[in-house]
Amino acid sequence: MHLSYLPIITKIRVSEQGNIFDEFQWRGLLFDATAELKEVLATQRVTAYIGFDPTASSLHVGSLLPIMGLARLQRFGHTPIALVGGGTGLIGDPSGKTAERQLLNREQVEINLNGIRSQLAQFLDFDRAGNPAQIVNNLDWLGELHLIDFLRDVGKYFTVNYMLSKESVKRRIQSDDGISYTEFTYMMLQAYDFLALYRLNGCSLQMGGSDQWGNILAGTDLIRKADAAKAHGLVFPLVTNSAGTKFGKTESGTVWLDPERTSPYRFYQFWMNTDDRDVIDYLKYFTWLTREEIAEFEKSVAEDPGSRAAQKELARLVTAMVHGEDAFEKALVASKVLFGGSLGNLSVSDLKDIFEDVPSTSLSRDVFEGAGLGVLNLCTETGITASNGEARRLIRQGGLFINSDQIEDENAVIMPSNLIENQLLILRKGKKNYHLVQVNSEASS
RNA sequence: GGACGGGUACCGAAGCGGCCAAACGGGAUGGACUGUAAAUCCAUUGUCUUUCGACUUCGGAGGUUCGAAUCCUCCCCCGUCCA
Repeated sequence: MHLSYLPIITKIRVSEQGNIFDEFQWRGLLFDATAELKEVLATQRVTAYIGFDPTASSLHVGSLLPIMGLARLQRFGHTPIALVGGGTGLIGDPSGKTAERQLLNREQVEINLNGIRSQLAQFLDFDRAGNPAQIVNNLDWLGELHLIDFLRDVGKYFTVNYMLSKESVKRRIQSDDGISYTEFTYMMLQAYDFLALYRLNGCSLQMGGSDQWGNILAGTDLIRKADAAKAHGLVFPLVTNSAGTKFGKTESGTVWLDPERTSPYRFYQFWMNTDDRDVIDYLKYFTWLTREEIAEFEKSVAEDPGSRAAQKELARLVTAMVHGEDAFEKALVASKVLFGGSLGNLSVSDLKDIFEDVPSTSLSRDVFEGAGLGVLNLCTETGITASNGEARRLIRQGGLFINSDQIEDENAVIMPSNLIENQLLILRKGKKNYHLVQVNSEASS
């Protein structure tokens, strides 16, 4: 997808010194780990994997933490494997879910898989001498697994008692919706993945989000029982924010890594809006900044929070890492213009450029001819509000701006003469939500 | 298959013949204050029109009634226990 941007990621620091375990620890990435892991990581080069389920065609910012985990591991000389769950994705992981999930069909999983695979590829180095990264698909082994073999070779190592004691299962059993046999089995499949990778690649460490702890231990247990070998697990904390809402969600939904789904501008804005209380943690989690550099920002947040230096740096680094330096520059310029004051003396081409990533709608010029287009219609037409009633409310409360003029009359009409150079309208809802309307001479929306 | 409990707006959850477009909480949106932050406060939160009003909603389909989210019948779905 953005393979051309790879250099940005790698040029920052090519190789790291020291122990990845300590690195994880100071960054606050170590939520839990199996007992001997610290020792093992200090003395051996290991192969480790993280699984990514193809529940959507793109990863989102929440996945960034584990992805960076793999990348960090690689820089410390260990071998990362990103596993995409072509097989497990067909089943559905009950971990962290309070209700049974809708099964995805095979075509969708396939589509999702391809999207995710290319995103993962951005972050890993497949040519690194000594410890090149790999991406594998568990459908390769799960797809061929026969039920009888599975029950004999894998199922025999799991007591139902053991499975019932797992948090993910326990919670669902206590809930009103229960858990299907299908999802109940998920844990065994993931455990089998670990075993398969252990056998195929000598992979002895699985990492993941803290909700994966139970599944990961199921894997290390299976490896111990089936192959009498020692495997390890490490889980990252759940990324939280101090406002108590779910990390990675904004008013406009999930923040995806796919620029088609979440524009670089919005992506940049997401990080820019990080709470003061979270920003230092996020710098540790999501950037390659060193301990010393982060300490500087910590000081800055304490002494001069208004400048938001830490947020700016976080947004800059993460946006550039995911979308590339150019996309970051554009997002920055757009943000400066939008939050900097007047749009006054910018040309249409400037505006179009700035607004490239801002949500936009195309309307035909015809709708403005004659009596003009009512602002209420304009709002619903562009999707800035869901209904005329909502548009009315917005105007009444003084939250609608067109071309930086506040609209006070809900019956106001937009005439062709209101268009900027005959082709643009800039809508703003509240303080932060911009929407561009491009007016075409012929094509209707 | 049997017994019981349950399915209400974005979510949770009241309502159990009219005073119900449906309490309350959360979330969300707008505003004030700020730093594009947090906290706090105010407003809004079915659709259309906004002044009255009209229309569509309480798992689905019918029915009783002047009138139903509330009563009846059948059906679908979920849970718990029993087989």
